[in-house]
Amino acid sequence: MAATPPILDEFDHKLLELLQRDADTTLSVLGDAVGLSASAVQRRLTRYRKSGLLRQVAVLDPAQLGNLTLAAVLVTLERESAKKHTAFHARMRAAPEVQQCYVLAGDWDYLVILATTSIAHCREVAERLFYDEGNIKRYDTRFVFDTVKLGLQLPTRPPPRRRK
Amino acid sequence: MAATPPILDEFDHKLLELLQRDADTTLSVLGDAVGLSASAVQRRLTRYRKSGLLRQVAVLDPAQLGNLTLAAVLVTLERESAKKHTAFHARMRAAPEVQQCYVLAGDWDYLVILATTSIAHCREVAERLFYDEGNIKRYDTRFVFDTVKLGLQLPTRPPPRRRK
DNA sequence: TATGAAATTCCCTAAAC
DNA sequence: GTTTAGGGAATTTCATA
Repeated sequence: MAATPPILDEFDHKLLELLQRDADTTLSVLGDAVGLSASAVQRRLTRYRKSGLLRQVAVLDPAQLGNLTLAAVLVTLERESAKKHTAFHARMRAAPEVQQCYVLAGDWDYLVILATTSIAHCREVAERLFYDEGNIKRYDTRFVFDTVKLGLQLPTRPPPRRRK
Repeated sequence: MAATPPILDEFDHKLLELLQRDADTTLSVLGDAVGLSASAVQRRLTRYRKSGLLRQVAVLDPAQLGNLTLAAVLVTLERESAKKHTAFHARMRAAPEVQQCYVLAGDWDYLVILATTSIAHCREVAERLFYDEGNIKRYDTRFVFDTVKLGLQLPTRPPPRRRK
């Protein structure tokens, strides 16, 4: 069961926006920014973390890592039971080379972002994940030449109305 | 100019792997995990941060946010000068709805991940980013039904050899 | 129930070695 | 690289609206 959808107030929206940009900000700085005491901010962060809404991760700069091969892979499964999809999901989540995996609308079932250390490594992983398993109908690998922007920032509320 | 590529030792690889999974780990816990004192770990983290290799961000769970519309957009520009691409890059980096933007090999120039609050919002953003500008040849929007896996974990070294 | 301020604990940071 | 010492931040307690 999914946790009950949290109701976010104005403080939450602002805090989550700031944290998504820099998770190192101190509680007192966050408090000053949103107009709350450090204690109040701390309690909210604890709540986010306990509910699983928020986690903190380190993001590396791909440009500073040698031997990095990124690829976007489009995947379509054979028409099968939902069981097969569940197994596919588990496989994606378990593979360390799978950065992201999305269920898509349209003629491709999945978009998978792979992070590997070489083209050979990428091929090996793709064959293991998308070929050896019998229920994949087709997959298409698009190599990434360059990363223009990298983040996971999500909007927590509708954008402000813009004048026409 | 890019910074000179850092040479990473075994400690660095382990630390970066741990931090990409949980950036909240304390210095002493990290030290215990890799066999180093907390101070030594602290100096390394400072080095990563100063070089721009590492930054810390909060990641939100998309499943817990109402009104979230994710989309993968494939984009191809008109055959134009590199200038146009530079302008496109700047536009992608400046737009808060653009989560990620990759330069692709193949028949599509770019893959753009959009995070918006509704289909209407997504359409508005896509038209602003990919339609109003004259140098876009075509773009194809694939809506995301579900997020199976979400992260930005990168490998910092080749994988261990696996037995056949 | 959530707040802000004070007290405590713990961690980060910068020394010295 | 380690150990040490000091300041600062995170966390808890408590009184309050």
